[in-house]
Amino acid sequence: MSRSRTTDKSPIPSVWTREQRRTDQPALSRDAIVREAIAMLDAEGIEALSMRKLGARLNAGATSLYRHVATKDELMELAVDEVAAEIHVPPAGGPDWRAAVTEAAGSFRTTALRHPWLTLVLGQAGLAYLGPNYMSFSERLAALFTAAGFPEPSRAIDAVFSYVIGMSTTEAAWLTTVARSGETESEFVARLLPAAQQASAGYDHLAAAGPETSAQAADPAQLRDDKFAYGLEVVLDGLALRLPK
Amino acid sequence: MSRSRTTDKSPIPSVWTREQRRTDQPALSRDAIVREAIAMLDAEGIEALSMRKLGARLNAGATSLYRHVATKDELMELAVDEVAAEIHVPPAGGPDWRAAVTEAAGSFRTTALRHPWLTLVLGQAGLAYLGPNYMSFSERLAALFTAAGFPEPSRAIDAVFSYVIGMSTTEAAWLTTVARSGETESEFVARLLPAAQQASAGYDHLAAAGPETSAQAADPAQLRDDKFAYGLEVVLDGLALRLPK
DNA sequence: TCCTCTGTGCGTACAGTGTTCGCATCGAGG
DNA sequence: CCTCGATGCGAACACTGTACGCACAGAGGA
Repeated sequence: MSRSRTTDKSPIPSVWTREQRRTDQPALSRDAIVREAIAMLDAEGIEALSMRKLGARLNAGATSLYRHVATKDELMELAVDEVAAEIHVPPAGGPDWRAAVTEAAGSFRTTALRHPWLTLVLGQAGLAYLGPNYMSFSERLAALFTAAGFPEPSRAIDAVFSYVIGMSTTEAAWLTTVARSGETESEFVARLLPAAQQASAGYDHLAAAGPETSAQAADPAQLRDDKFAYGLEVVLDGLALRLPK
Repeated sequence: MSRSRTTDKSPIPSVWTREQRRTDQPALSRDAIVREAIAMLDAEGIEALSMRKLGARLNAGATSLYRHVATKDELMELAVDEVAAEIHVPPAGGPDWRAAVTEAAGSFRTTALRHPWLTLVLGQAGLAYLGPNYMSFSERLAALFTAAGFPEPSRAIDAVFSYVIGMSTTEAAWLTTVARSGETESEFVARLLPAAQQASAGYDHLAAAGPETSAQAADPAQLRDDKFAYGLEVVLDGLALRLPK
């Protein structure tokens, strides 16, 4: 479709027949590239993103992107930091630190589930290089936990957010699997139920402990919300014991 | 090296000059393939594993592997399950459930750090398909938590192991970065320290809360052990509150 | 008006990937 | 001895990320 402009096979190359540079179309820029990459990642998953496809969506050649981004890995880091801006952390010093931390944890989770590739990249890059948005996220967390009175705020943060990251990673992977099936979560669960029960047939405690009853399978998203909230309360209870009083 | 046998350029192809099938060498089998894949993953990291390289290490062509393994993804699932057998879970019903859970959690962590690609694959596949070793790991956990007296063992397990997975993922990513640098962890930390301090310059609480002091950088592995143990105690304290008494 | 310089787009090419297909060969069973 | 199913594998396909060098646009100076 419509190669951009110059090297066209038009019979008489002329300044007049030549298309203008499309200044109305958002120019190829680092920001535009990152934005479009995020859109692609959200819509089609992490393994569907290739430099060629991304270039095509921006009406550009694949290699043009390298003028604005050193490498695909760097692009992924930029995408992660862009998305980190969506995480909301309440201001420090409020009256209820538990509510504030719950809000921050929940915001991280919903962001991670909105962009299921996030946790994958985090697990790969390991926060080696920190973008400004991620830094300020960490800073606001540190402020929050310090104001709450924790003597070792970084340890408390690590405890809470290791839990949050672990749960979000598992949930994101699950949602990705569901999305690939093309069904809704409820449909997928319903179809999976017999197989799951059969798989845990020989395992007494698994079968007894598992929440795989068709009654509870009605609203899987609610179930996940509850599970997340439960574990978070556990961690916060444990932390509260360490708050000097 | 030494292509296996038949289509050789030896002058006179003959049954006698032809190499015997190396029956002493472990034949190409599903188990041998999985074992060698794990060795490669451990030694060179997840992105260094390709079917061609793996075939070469087994003195086989790349496509031969597909006789024993449907796809590379399936091979990764097999590798994950193989490694899951290394996780130790104490028998249920012991006198000290906290010690038992601590043991299981620590065993998961050391396994994840011994095979830093584990958490990556877990985050990708999302435990969609469960191998026998992973199943029996889950079963033993369920037995442990049920015997400990938790009314909702699966929720307790999720709480603890979300934390364990989250922390292990972060640590594994960090260790991978360190390994790529070719330095020891201490050297890497020492070299990174000024950059880290400069990065958190404008962030008051981060700078105050960060453990980036050269004194503590002496033994980073010990620091990580402590951090993991601290968070685990937090979670277990929170869980203990929920134990009917 | 021309001439240079810098920044940008991109066609081509390279080395590598996972996987399919069909052929060659093997060991075992009738 | 002959057949048959299982196994190994070379060639090929459709991709991938990225290096390189050319073509061109616009800006600034002469």
